[in-house]
Amino acid sequence: MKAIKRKNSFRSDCPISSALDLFGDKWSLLIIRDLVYFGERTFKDFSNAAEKISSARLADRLCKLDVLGLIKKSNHPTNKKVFIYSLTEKGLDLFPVIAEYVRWSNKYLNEHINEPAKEFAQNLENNRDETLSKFMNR
Amino acid sequence: MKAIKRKNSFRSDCPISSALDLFGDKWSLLIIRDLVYFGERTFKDFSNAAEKISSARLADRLCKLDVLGLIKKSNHPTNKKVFIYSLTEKGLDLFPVIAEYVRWSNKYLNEHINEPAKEFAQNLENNRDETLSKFMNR
DNA sequence: ATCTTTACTTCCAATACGAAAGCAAAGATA
DNA sequence: TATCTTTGCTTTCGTATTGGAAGTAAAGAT
Repeated sequence: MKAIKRKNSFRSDCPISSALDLFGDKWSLLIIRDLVYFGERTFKDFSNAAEKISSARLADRLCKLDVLGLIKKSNHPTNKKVFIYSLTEKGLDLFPVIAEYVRWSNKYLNEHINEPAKEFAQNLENNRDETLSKFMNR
Repeated sequence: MKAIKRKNSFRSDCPISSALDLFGDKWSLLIIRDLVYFGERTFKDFSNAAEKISSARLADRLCKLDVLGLIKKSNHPTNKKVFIYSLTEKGLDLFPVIAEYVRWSNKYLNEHINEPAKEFAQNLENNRDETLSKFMNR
């Protein structure tokens, strides 16, 4: 329930380093990714993602992202032991960052990445604005 | 001269996690940032950046980025003890990723970031394509 | 009444990191 | 030519972060 303490000072007033100071770890953007793609996720859903985050790390990251206001936690409508995580606007607005990672990886890591991602990258290449808004307006 | 070993397997075939597996640490993108902005940098130049990377970490990251083909190392024209680092096309092509971090931070971390970055974010907002190509075509 | 599932927490060994000091080679200075 | 300084690292070491396995409490299912 509590994220382990982080030194909460920014390394500088650079927007890139500050963003990395907040969610520049190996997991945060993948949690955002799942939420962009699926809309809502439970703790277990995240645990089942291909990258196999440990439950300790997942709990910690969900807490941090919640504190940062990038995601929000709500109750399941019928099951009291399940919680639903979803994106805030602030979190959803990281989607363009994610999209650029996809574009880059599609270009330089092509043989390592899955088909759906390649299709998405192609759509991005063809019509960036439309592809982005398709995900961001829903 | 040698980067400490990294497990060189990707966590999954997701383009985002793969990109993060390669340069998803706290420093790599900041090195790329400096190179996008200044074109060329020496070890000492990087050391002098506001974020104060330690020399051990810097040496390690420069090596990794070189191995990944994101940057290249060359000799100084007259001074034999100085090396010049610059971006490859593959590295420069991370600029759109960086630009999206800037856009996001400008929107949500506004009070923490410096003026030049705000101006850049404004330009991006007004005319993304032109602003990007201004940096990428030179 | 008992078994299972969910969302965590706890613990610990391995890894990564930051800060400081050290170092060799090249260049500058006297 | 001898010494001082600069540059680009490497080494060391204490601390922080991470991954993996196991444990737990509460809720739900059987």
